[in-house]
Amino acid sequence: MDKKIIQELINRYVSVSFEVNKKAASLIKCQIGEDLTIDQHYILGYIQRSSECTSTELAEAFEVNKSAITAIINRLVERGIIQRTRDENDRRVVYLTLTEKGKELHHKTQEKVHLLVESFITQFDEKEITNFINTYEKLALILTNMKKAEVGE
Amino acid sequence: MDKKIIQELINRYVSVSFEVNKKAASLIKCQIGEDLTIDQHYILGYIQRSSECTSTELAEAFEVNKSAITAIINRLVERGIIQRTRDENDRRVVYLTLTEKGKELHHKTQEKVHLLVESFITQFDEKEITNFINTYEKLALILTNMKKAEVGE
DNA sequence: AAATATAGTTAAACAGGTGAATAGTTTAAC
DNA sequence: GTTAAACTATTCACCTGTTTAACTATATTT
Repeated sequence: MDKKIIQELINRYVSVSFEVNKKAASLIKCQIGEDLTIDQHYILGYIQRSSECTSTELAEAFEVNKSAITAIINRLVERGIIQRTRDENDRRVVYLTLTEKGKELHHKTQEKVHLLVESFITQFDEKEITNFINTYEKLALILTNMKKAEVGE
Repeated sequence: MDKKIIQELINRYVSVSFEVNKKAASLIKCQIGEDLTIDQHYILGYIQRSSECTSTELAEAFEVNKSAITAIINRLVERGIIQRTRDENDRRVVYLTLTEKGKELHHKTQEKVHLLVESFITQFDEKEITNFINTYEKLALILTNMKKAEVGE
């Protein structure tokens, strides 16, 4: 690729990804801000999808230290949204699950986020948005490999 | 578009955007974390590109309250990275500029971010990444309009 | 049995965020 | 020309999320 073209693509990528992130976060917050923060929403989603979720697993998935997870979980436990259960075989590990209240709350916020994403995805034609998401997923893969390479060094 | 296809696209979009954001933020932090936070880096970039930058302008661009900007600016002023200058005609407004030290620091972090983005962008063929960024920019436009519509309501 | 590793928590410190109150400075209205 | 309204920026109290280091408790290795 031509150097100039690459430089231009980099600049465009940096500014557009910044802009989309800010705008999307702001719109999501408008929708669910009274119930959950964005991070809390994603944490609940992860716990619900995972069968036996632990702090360590969350810390790896969200790429933060375990103590950051502890803090988030504490707030959600205090609000009666998730619960901790010790593993009887290995008493070090603690499984995290959503309470009934937590499930209802997450279902509600999930739906709002879904509708929001739907409202902009449907403004593209199918081919374009499918190509976009395909490339986006390739990018995710590339970043994962870069991350691994960095840790492996 | 078929409803099922839409649902699938939404799910893929939500998870891939989450993943890319986390991974990218984590990689950028590895590169510049000792000098600046990611937000600080973006703030400096914005100030440098803008001719007469004010708190209000930053607050709008970053979609946060002005008091959040004041806090960030205070930390950067304390470190001698940016400086405040009052407008002589309208003494309410304060212009923000980078000090020499700030310019050097931002140049350094800017370069690192650039190299990082280059290292993954060049793994795509030109046509694919150009299409991707084009659609990404359309998305930014759509989100901006949604934001406006929401505020206008 | 002792050393090592693992899972999770705690505490102090910091960055970033909100919302309400405030200070100071225009601008508009009367 | 004074008063009221609007605007720019800041401060304060409080919240969320993050890191690092120290610590508790339990398993595993040697």
